[in-house]
Amino acid sequence: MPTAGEKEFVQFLRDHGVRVTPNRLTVFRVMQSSNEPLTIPDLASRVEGSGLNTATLYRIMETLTELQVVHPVLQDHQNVAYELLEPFARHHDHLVCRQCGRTVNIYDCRLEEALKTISDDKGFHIDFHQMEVHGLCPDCQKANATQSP
Amino acid sequence: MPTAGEKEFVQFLRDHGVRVTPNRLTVFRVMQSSNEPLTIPDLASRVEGSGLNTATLYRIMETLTELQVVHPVLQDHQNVAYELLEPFARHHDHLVCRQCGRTVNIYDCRLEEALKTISDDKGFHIDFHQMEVHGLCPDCQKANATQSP
DNA sequence: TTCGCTGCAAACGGTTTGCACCGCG
DNA sequence: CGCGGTGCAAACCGTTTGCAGCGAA
Repeated sequence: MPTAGEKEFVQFLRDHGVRVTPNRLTVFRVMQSSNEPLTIPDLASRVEGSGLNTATLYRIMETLTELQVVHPVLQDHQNVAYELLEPFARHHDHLVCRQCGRTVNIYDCRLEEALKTISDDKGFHIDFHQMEVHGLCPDCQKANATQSP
Repeated sequence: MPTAGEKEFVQFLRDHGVRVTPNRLTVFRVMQSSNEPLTIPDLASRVEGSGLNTATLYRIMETLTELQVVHPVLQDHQNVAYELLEPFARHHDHLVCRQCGRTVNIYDCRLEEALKTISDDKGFHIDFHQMEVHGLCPDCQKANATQSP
């Protein structure tokens, strides 16, 4: 199933009684064109020239979070970054490397299956989940092996 | 397996060339006595009277994060809170009920197993993971079934 | 025409930093 | 003793807020 696009976003805003403005469309486009979470400074640098004010950016992200169009995630152990949620982006989990700090997305249904098995046993009804795996990525493992054998 | 205590913490610090100080022990005790993540203000209020300065608290949490004794998690979509990691606390995931709002800890090794399989495929070395499942707990499901059959 | 949205700039407060003193190893 | 750790207070800067003008519906 493809993810919802700008057209659906516009409709979504209208359905929720939120006005469709150029600024909100700009932010949505930037979010959708990125395949990694973006911080406020990230967003600010990518909308330069559009005249979008920082204060407005904060307000837009707050609105989109309340509407559950995006959700905040912790980046580099200290910065908050935003990521699109379903149906505007495909669900995935994160692998965060403790050394290079990069985040790799995992699209793996086996995790969902395991989760479903467990939740069935416990009688939980799952809406959605969010997972972050911390560790060492293949590249950094190689780098370490070369430097200190 | 029981979790490591203060004795192991002291040894851990020594092994990593980090000095054992009263402040660090105080923070560790507070963290271990809490069964939920604590923010800096949370910690500050719980160490009042010990003379522990806020700036020092920030520095201690930074150190403990680097040592992976604790890790930061996002709370209420905006505040950073800290949680003890293994072996100083038993690993668990969270189920947050959308109705009653309660958080239930999940201790289930099958999830770990699934995760290990996936990470092996990707060549990722896992340190730890953190998961938050949102859904409906058994109690609320029953309550709903009774109220609106 | 209305009222939500935005730009601007000042205010705010959580976090960081410099420095001298303390005390663990 | 040496140097890492700490308290203190000022500086910093990301974030919030008040307000007037704009523009989506």
